[in-house]
Amino acid sequence: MNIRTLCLGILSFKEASGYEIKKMVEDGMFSHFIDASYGSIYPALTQMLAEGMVTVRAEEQSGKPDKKVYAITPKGQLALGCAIDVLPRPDKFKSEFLFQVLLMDNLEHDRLAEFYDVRLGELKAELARIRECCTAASLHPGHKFVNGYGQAVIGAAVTYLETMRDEMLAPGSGAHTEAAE
Amino acid sequence: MNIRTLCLGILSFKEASGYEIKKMVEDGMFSHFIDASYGSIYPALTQMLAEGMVTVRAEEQSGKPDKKVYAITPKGQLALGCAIDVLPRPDKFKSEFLFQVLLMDNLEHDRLAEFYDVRLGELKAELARIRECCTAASLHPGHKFVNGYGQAVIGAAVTYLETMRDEMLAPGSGAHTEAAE
DNA sequence: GTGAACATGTAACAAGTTACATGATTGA
DNA sequence: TCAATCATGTAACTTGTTACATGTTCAC
Repeated sequence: MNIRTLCLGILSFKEASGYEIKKMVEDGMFSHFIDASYGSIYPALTQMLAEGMVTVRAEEQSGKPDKKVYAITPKGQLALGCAIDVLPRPDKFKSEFLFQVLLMDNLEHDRLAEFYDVRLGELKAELARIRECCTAASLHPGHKFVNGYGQAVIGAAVTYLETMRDEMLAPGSGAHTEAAE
Repeated sequence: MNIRTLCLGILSFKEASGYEIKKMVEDGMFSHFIDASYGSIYPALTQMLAEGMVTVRAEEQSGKPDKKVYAITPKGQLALGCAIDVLPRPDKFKSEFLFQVLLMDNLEHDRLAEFYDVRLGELKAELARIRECCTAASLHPGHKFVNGYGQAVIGAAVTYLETMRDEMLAPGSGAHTEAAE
């Protein structure tokens, strides 16, 4: 799925500016399974405007620069429908953290502990954020499902990291501790 | 983390050919959190050979073309150590499936059901595969941890999809069923 | 005899990110 | 006054993927 489809999907819920789309992807409902930068959103919007997939409306704001609010058109709805109607590619998960844990023999114990706790903190923060989203996330079944999915999966990760913490970070479990034996 | 580091990391466990590295990334211990294609592995290996990070040994094979078995050098170990010693970037998860569920109003019920069950099947298969890995996965704490992480997270996803299946796929829960009311 | 698995490699291409450019307002 | 937030946009750059090129053996 490309950025164009992502923008159309978001606009199908609610008209928004490029800036707002980025914000939604960054800290909203979409944050835990989608990514997009300004450098991809703005060109996509401009392009789709030329193709009649979306319309713009300049919204004046005191002080701040004008906001360009985009809305999806029937043509855009159609394109969205087509893009959505194909079997999704398998989910993709990438983790440098897990790679580093795998290679823990090459890492000092304290360093591993640091990375471990940073990661655990990130996961907890992410869990807290999507839990908040949920409160606001209305009754829409799609929203509820996606939110619940995030909570289930990230919750499982947090639980796992917490239960394994002692075992993994106990002195004597990794390399660089040969002296202890 | 780039492909070079990935190759070094794998070679730090065991010497291997480019083809074998790909296989490990594809169906081994690494499969659920890393990706790499031949088009990135082979050039990385060639490059690192020129830089003295790895060595090669041509292994003759009856029939099949010679296998080029790479092994990590002390210089490569050092480079790996440095690459590993930086705070990992946050994990990244991408899901077209969740995006489609979010947009379920734009999708026919049967289509959603199809995607749902395909995804559930993929997750179950993945879970089964990493469970098998575990059996062989020795006692190395890093391996055990990563394998357990995968099982915890994917297991949670499977459980979630299974418990939500009826609710999500029941007729009358989505769009395109307005006629039923 | 046809396709899959083994095995290596390259070049064109896709897609999106980073960094830059600009500029006002607001809060610390 | 310095950083952050709001706001849009472009161009160079990274990174890796896809598709192609080549060739053998084994199983169905």
